[in-house]
Amino acid sequence: MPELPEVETIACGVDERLRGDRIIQAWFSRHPRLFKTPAKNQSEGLAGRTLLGAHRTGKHIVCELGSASGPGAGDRIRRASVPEAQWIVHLGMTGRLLVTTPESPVESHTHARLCLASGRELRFVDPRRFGRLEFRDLRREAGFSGPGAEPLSIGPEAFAALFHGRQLPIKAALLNQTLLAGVGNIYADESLFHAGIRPRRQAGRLSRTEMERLRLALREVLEHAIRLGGSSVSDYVDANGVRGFFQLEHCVYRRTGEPCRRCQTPIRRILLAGRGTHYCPQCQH
DNA sequence: CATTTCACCTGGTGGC
DNA sequence: TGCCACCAGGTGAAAT
Repeated sequence: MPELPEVETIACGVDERLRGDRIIQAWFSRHPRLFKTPAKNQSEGLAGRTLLGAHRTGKHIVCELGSASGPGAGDRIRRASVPEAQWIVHLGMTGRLLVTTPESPVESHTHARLCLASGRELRFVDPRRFGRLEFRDLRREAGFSGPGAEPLSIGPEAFAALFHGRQLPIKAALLNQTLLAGVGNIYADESLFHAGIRPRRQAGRLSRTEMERLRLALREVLEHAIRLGGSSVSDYVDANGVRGFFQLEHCVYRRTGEPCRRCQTPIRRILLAGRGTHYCPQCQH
């Protein structure tokens, strides 16, 4: 479900609402594939820790956690401000993070329930179970960082270098998380439309001008989508249960046969890299 | 190594 | 209403 703008919205929501709260205990479902760190280790690792903050890296939500010392520890305030662990959430295709209370009915496909000192509960719900949950003890392992570049901050040279010499279609390159982190199917199609580039063009054969058009289009599309709270294609909601509105601005994604917003030509759909791919045959070359 | 395909899952939609 | 085929915001392993 979620790409960079949706993940950014959710991570910010979690940060604003839960920063400073403490995890009393954590419960997890019994679907081992969901857990990059075994569920038992996650429960033990999370219990008692303060949530110092949450942010996004690529499509991952990273929760920074303080020490697990109990409320009686004398130096807990100083120590609590230094991250000692991380809880890393990837939402996969259908994952959601919800802030609720223990009393609110537990939906089916709920895989994590974090009971918080404030009396609230943070839940992870994921019907298709493509999501991943991971715990890192920073005293024993490095903090999370994906290999891909951040599309919002990458400069012209580095962006062009990503695609140099590559023969795969530009859309496949945009989706490759080890090149750029956070771009998914919606924003790949939308940014290629705004840059006027066909999705099947070979990545390494784009002109310098086209590369720069694409870099700027990608950044503008992502920033615009973040301002609108992301795209709600089916049931996506942020941590407050609020839907995004960027789907109203989609120019090509899931608009097969509908008139292009710029030239009225019907939007075309093809299959590329196994994904539905949408473009305007008139505006994109 | 670079690139493509497919399995992993459940649920919604639309045709018959 | 039921059944079925097809589609879906993502990845990572296996095949080519």
